[in-house]
Formats: sequence, structure tokens, C-alpha cells
Amino acid sequence: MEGYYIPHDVEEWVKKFWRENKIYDLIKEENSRKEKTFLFIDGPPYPSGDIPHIGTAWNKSLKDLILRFKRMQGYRVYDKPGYDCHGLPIEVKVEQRLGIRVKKEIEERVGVEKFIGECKKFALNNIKSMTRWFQELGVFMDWENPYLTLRDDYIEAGWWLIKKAYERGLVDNEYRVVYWCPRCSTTLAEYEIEYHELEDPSIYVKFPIKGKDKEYLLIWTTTPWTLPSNMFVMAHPEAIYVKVRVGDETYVLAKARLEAVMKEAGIKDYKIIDEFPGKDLENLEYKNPLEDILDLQKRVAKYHRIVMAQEFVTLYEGTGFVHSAPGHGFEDYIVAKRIGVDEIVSPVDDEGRFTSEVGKYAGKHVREANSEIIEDLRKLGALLYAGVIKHRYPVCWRCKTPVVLRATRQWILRVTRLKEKLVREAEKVNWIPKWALERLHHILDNLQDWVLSRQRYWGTPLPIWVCPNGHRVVIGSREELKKLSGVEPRELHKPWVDKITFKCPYCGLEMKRVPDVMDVWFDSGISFYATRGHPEKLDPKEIVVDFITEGHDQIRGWFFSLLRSGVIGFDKAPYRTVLVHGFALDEKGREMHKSLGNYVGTDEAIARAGRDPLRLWVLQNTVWEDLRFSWKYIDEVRRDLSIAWNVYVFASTYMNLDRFDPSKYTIEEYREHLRFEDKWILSRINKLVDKVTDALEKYYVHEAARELRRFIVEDVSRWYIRLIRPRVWVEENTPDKLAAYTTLYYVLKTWLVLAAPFIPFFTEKIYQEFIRKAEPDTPATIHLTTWPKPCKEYINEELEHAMEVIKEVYEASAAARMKAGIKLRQPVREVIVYTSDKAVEDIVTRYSDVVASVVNARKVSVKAAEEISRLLRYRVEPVYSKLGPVYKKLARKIIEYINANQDIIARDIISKGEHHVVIDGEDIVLTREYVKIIPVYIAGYSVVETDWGSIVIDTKLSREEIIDGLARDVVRRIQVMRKELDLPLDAKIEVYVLAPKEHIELLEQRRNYIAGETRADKLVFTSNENLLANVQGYKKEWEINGETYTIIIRSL
RNA sequence: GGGCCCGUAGCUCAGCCUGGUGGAGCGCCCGGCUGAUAACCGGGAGGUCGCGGGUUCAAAUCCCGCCGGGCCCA
Repeated sequence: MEGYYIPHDVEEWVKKFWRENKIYDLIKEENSRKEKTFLFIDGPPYPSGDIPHIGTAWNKSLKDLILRFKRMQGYRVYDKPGYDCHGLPIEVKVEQRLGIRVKKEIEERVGVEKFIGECKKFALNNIKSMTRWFQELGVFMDWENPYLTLRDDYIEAGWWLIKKAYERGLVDNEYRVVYWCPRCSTTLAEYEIEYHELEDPSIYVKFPIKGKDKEYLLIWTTTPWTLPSNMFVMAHPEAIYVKVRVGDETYVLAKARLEAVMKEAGIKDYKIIDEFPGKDLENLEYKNPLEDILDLQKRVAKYHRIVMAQEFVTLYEGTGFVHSAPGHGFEDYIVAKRIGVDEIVSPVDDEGRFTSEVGKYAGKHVREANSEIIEDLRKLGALLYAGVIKHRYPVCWRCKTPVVLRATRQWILRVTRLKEKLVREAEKVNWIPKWALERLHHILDNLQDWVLSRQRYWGTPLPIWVCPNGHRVVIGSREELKKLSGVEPRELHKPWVDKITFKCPYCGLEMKRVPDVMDVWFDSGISFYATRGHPEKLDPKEIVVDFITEGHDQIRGWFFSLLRSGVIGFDKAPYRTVLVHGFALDEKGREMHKSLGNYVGTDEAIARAGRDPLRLWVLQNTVWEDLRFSWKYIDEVRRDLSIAWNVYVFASTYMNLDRFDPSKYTIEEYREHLRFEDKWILSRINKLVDKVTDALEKYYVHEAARELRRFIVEDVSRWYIRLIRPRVWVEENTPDKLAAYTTLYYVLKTWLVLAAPFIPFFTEKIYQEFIRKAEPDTPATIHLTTWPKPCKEYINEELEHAMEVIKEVYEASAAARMKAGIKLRQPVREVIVYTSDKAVEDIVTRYSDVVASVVNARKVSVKAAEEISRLLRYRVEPVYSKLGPVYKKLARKIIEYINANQDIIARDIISKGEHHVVIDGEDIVLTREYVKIIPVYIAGYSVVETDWGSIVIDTKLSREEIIDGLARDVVRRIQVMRKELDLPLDAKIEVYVLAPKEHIELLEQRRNYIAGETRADKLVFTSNENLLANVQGYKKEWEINGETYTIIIRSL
């Protein structure tokens, strides 16, 4: 191994290696022989685009990591990926492509067959592209055989569940008030709704009270178009209502709303003439002013009265009377059922236009009819006031069209009957993090029946056939359909499946399929079994999957759908562990959108950052928290990988130089030669194995990722390698050096295996170059290696603690050098550790040679903490602001005294808290209040305090130390020059050093050291410039300690 | 309006579960090391731990309320 880390070079090489050696197939083959299974299901992404979002890259990286980990642990892993192919978003895109404006054109102009074909083509094209990007990311899943919800066998598996539900009496058909998108002409699920800030009319309408003259109920609405469907008015039984007189008219409204309403309507003169609770108004009859111009209203006039509905009437807005249209409101519908109104009026068609039922408004889009209705009310003298309001109103998540609420007949699954079972099953699941269950509880508390049907085309057809007499047959498989009809359907989609009819088994009339398709959540909700075929052919053990993971939006989405399907079909939750991950947001924490210009696709991230850096970056983020995108942070990860890379280059360079063959040496054999630092890193790596394994088994992926980063960067690169560097630079293969190599190799190999699921390209490349070249008998790919088990006997807490202390001594001494201006290359005579901590004392004493080496001192000693006072002098500053006011005239003399006796005053105050003196016959007591004590160390020592003591460096340098320092400075310059010449590590050279005259003799004393370190066969020191005039070679001028040196080196 | 998550240095985030002198990386300034260095090490500057209450000897941490962002819902 050589060179520096270039992610793309590594990744291209590995991609080629995997492709040419069919590595994925090899892994699958090996894996298929394993006993223990790990059942996983991919939450299918929706292929509405061709390039996955960065959040999807995170999602797939997590899955890939877990699957790789489980494979390495010896599980037979089910790794089929999938795509959620049906649904409105694709229909909308295809409509755009085909220039379709309204739904009818699909049947009339384009043809359903062609439309379905286009949808399929659209989905399959995007699937192809998305698959490519997932492969680019290094995701090892079965990309040759993904599950697609559009396949007939998948659709069939769905039919099975509907039949099962039907047999359990859970399938029904009833009026539902639904969100309806007039542009898409379809019902929308709650999670297909967004709320946008919209401007709407805000009108107050006068409903005349029957049998009274000029007496009106005031109602408020922001949807005038629902007034033609008005059936009754809701009031609050306990709220106080008032009658107010305005001119010659009388209005009734809630007292709490009176002031606000009058103010908005611009009415200043009004008088309360009566006051009573709402329940007094129950059953009071009124007239809807539109009765005069709409036959529909005449027809429903018999229902017009006030009803009590305390849970739906608030006094925060409106008038305390809520106009109710059960055909256009959830709450209105509930109340209608409660009071026994069985006629539901909803005169709006699929495109959101009024039907002929509403006479003069027929054919108009309801929202566009608002102004005409307001105008009519004005003409009828029924309008009190018309203004506008800005409020949040539901819109279709695809086309952003404001939705309407409509009562329509829909097919539903009565999952509310399964509520208790759903709750019990949800509680059995291992939710990570725990609050995911809390959210699900909330959803289950407010459980609604599942509205299954969609009045669209691109979806799983509902397998329900009905006859004119209303008999129903639910089909559970293709075979069953064939048996009944005698026809083999070309495929199970519309329009082909619609053409299949058969005789009703109950009455003999012709049965036709209901035209609806199903909610796409049903498609993905059955994936836990449908991916593996029709449930009749499945082993019951294969029903419950071990693990799934998706973003937190899927708690209500996929996880909830799976749960419902699992309980309907098999009476149990279909998963054991659910890991919830966060959202990928932009740098400012906002959602990424192409329209906001803050969007980063997986393609761009791979191109700019590289696959491994991208993966490690997403994986180190706390799994269930949102991820803020940041190029800078990805680059930090890349730099850490670069350090890791350099570690392997270092090891590889020296091991190759010494022809170290790892297969011939074991740590056991070199056990007696292991040094302190070797035992330390062996303890660290085995603890790492333990921690990473534990974190991954808990699915705390980020903790594992962070530990891996920290270990290779901090423990190995910044510490262990620094410690063993002198050992590996020795030319002979000493047992000491081999012990270091053996240890290093063991550590690096283990780390590589642990990191493989996270950064599969990086680790594969190094594995091939570093491990397999040394040990050809190892598996063909790192992804076939087995997951390591921690070797507990190497774990040694005492040793690790000792190393921590040594690091602290090192850091403190570096700081002390800093203060004294002595560089680390300059050896010092002594480093003294002052401490009263017995453990520290023992460690420093025991490992004094290691400490001496890292702090570059000839001697390291330990002394009792209090002895440091010998090095201390104190400076004391008088506090004028305190002394002045107390001692007045005497203050001057006291200050003089303080300045003259600083050390003794300080020592007294430190030991006794005060210092006594008599000045001019007066007894003076000096305390901390009057003087500021500043400790000063005596010259020749540099001191740094730590939590457990002080580190002192003797800064007085003798001739010997200065010579050593100079020699090291010269060696370092020669080393740099060797490197600049790109000489082989073991190349021999000739060296000429032109130095100041007085230093020649000093250098001569270290001739052997300098020659040895720089591998110089010939070494010349001179102060005579002329002697070097004819020497050929690489020549460079250096400055050392302010003086000029010229060095020439020549390769031999 | 409700449920859940997040808010800590200029930036990205640990620490919170289990209370005990506020941390890391990046960036900035100063110095140093280096035959793995497109690197690295040491020091410094930089904080109302979102805000306000409460519990406690002691709160970033536990409790309550509020503000801002995210997700899910109304």
C-alpha cells in the first residue's frame, strides 16, 4: 500500500473487483448455507424520481450495514429490496407527460390500457435508475430480484388478505366523508394532505327563525359552497346565547362571540334583549335563505333545526352556531348519524363541480361558486357581513389543489374492531427508540377504519365482484378467479381485470368487479409476507420479520400499515424490532426541496464526497435524530478515513520493508516481548470489539461508528504508532520489533473487519492489499470474514488507566515546554511529577521509561505534592480599594510593607489565613481580602497544574542536552531531504553538513547517532564552505536555532 | 389546536436515561512535531447549556410553563 487516500480511486477499484469476481453472488452462496436466519424487509421506496434522496441513501446505508453485520455473525440473511410501484404520484406524473388535465380523459382520450402501460413504464424506468444508485452506494441486496408491488403475484398476495378480512367480516362499504382532490378526482388519505395558508371568504349569514319576524340565527362559514347542502345547525348546550336588537332586526348568537362579531361586521349600535343557555334552543326550526332559489334546499327543509353538539361547537371563532352539511364535513356527518338524519346530501361531482341537483350553480367548481353564492345571499337579504380570512386549509400533497370534503361510498376495513389486539401486538415489538411506541399509541388511540378504495387506475384492483342484487364475492387468488370465470386474465391490473365477469353464485346475475383500486399503503403494508409469495405457500415461521427500519414519518405510514395487515391476516405484529431513523435536512434544518435550491441528491453526494465518507457520515449521526446536511462535516469524515488509510500505509510500508509475514507470527509467541503499549492497544481493540458488537446488536449504529472512528484516529494513529515508531525504525528484526508488528497487524486486521459493514469499499481495498497479500488463505473478500469476538484476556482496565495517566503527564509536560519555549525535540534533564495521588505515583514510577520517552526527558521522578512549595515564590499585590477606606492615612505605610515582604505575607495567609504586623503601633491583620496572591515559580522550572498534581520541567539545559537537541534537529532536516528526494526507506546515503565552526565539535560527538538514524554511510561535518564546492547532490540551506546550516545528501 | 423529537462554543454535534467543577471536531490566533502526514500535536480566545419557574445542599441533566425548528396528526 502506498499513496494517500482518494475515495473515488478506491471505490472504482473495489467496484470493479466486486463485479469481476461476482462477490455478491459468492457471499449469497456462502450465506445460503447458514442455519440461523435473519429476516429483514426493505421498506419499499416510491419510484417517482430517478435519483434517490440523500435520506434514502442513509436509509439504505443503515440497512446494508445491518445486513452485512448479521451475515458476518453467521446469519442467513434475507435481503430482498423492493419498490412501491402503484399510486397517485405516478399517475399524476404520467398525466403530465400525456397532457391529461382531467381524469375523464384517461378513459375517453388516452385509453386505460395505454395509461396503465405508461405508468408501468414510468415506474420501471425509475426503479432501474434508483437501483443503480443503491448499487453505487455499495448496498449488498438482491438487486436482481427485487419485489415489485406491481407484479401479479404480489397483487395476488394482497387479494388473499382482502379475502381473509372479508371472511372475518371486516370488509364493508359505506358512506364516508373523505378528502377529495378535485384535480386528481380521487379520495385522499389523511397522510396525503398538506395544510397551506389560503385566503377564503369569511361570511356571517342570517338564518330566519321559523315563526318569528325579522329574527335570525347568525351562522359563520368560510365555505359558502357548503350552504346549499346545509341540513341543520349545531349549538353548544351550556354556552350562553343572546338575542340582540340591531335596527329593526334581532340576531341570536353566543354571548362570548357578540363583541367580536359586531366589531367585524362594523355594527356599533346593538342591544342585548335576552340571554339564555344553548339547550333552550334545541329543536328550534329555521329557514335556510337559499330555499328560495334552490330546489335541493326545499327538499331538505324538513331537517332544518338546531341540534346540540357540545364537542364540536367552540367559542374561539364564529358565532356559536355551526352550519352543518353532513355531506361535506366529518363532524357534521357524525352528528347527522347521531340524530338520525339518514339522508346525506353531497351534490358535488368527481371534478369538484356542483351537480344538477343544485340548479343554478350546476357545473361550477365549488370554490369558484363562492362569490356567486355570497352575491345571492346579499340579494336575498341574508348576508350580515362578508370578509376574507387567511387560514390553514387542506390541499392535495401532489398537486396542491385545495381539497373538498365529500360524502362518497367507499370500501373500508373495519380495523377499529381490532383495536385492542393492535395495541397489545404493538407493545410486544422492540421499538428503537422507545418513543416510537408512544407515537403509535397515540395513533391507535384515535384509530379509524381503513378506507381502502381509491377511484383511480394505477393500483392493486380491489378483488371484490358485485351483482345487481348486491351480492358480493371476494377473490383470493388468480386461480380462484379463473375457476369462477373460466378466463385467464392477461394481467391483474385495470383494464384487463375489469373485463372478467361471472355468474353470481347466489342469484345467477352477472357479477362485475367494483371499479376501485386500493390505497397504496395496503400494497406496502403486506410486504412482510407478500415478498416471499402467496401466504398459502409460506412457512408460518416466515411471517414475522426480525428487523425493519425507516424514517419516523413511517410510524404512521408503513409501520402502522404493516401492523394492521399483520393483525388482520395473522393476528400478530409482523415485526420484532423496528428501528426508526431521522430525516435528512439541509444545513439550516429545513427539508430539502428542489424548489428551495437546497436539494442534494445521492448522485451529487457520491460525486463530491465519495461513497465511504458519505456512508460513515450518515451512519455516525444519532440514528433516530434528524441529520443536517453538511459538506464540511462529510469532509471531516473523509479526513478521518485518510488518517486511517495512512495508518495502514505506515504498517504496510515497514512490514514490507522487513518482509514481515503475519501468518508466521502470533501474539501468543511474542507474549513475553510485548511492551506496555502493545498490551494497552490489545486491551483497547478487544474492548472495541465488545463495544461495537454490543452497539450494533442494540442497533445503536451511531455509537458503533463513533467508537470506530475514535479508536483508529486517537488510539492507533495519534498514540500507539507514535509510541512504537522508534521500535520499527530499528534495522534488525528484533523480537521487540516483531512484537510491535504482530500487535499492530492484529489490531489493524480486527479494526478492518469491524469497520467493513460501515465502509465496505475502503475496507475491501485495504483487505485485498494488506491482508490478502500477506495471508492468501483468508476469504476472498472481507465481507466473507467472520465477526470477531472480544478476547477478554487481553482486556486490562488497570493498564488502560495507567496509559490515561501517562497521556495526561505527556500533555501537561508539553504545555510546560510551551511555557518555557523548549521544543519537544530538545531533550530536558528532568521532568518531575508532584502528586499526592498514590495511583499516579505508582504509574509514573512503574512506567518511568515510557514517560521519559514520550516527554523526551533524561529522567522522570515523582515527589510529594507539598514539596512543590520549594519551587514556589509568591508575589503579593495590595488591594488599594480595600486598604484605603479602612486604614486611611496608614495605608501608604502598609502598602510599602506589603511590597517589601511579599513571600512571607503570602505564606502566612496561605497557611494561617492571615498575616499580623504592627505598624506605627497599630495591630494590622492582612487577609486575602486586602492582598492578591500571585504564585511565581522560581527560575529554571516550568510548571503546569493538573487535576491530580503538578508537572514540572527542569528548564536548565546542560551541554549534553543541547548536543542531543542539535543532533536531532540535524537528523530531522536530513530525513526531510530524503523524503523530498523520494528515496527508498532503506537507501544508504552520503551526507555533508556545513555548520558554524563552534558546532562542528558538538556534532562530531553524535556522529554515530546521526549516521544511524539517517542511514548515512559517509557523514562529513565542516565549517569550510570551499570543501563542499565540488560535492554533487541535493543541497539545501536550513536554519537551526537562528543559525544557518547547509546540508548536501547523495544517494549511494 | 394535539402527540412525539430536537434546541449546548462562530459551525456540526457528544454529554441528559442514572443530578456533583460544561466537552469533542471543524474554524480562528500562537507555538511545536513529523521518513504513515493532501497530515498531526500543544496552548489560547470563544458558552445567559433556547427562555422562565420549580424540586434539590447541588440542575445542561429531573418536573412544569413558554419560545423556535422537525415529524405525525387535527
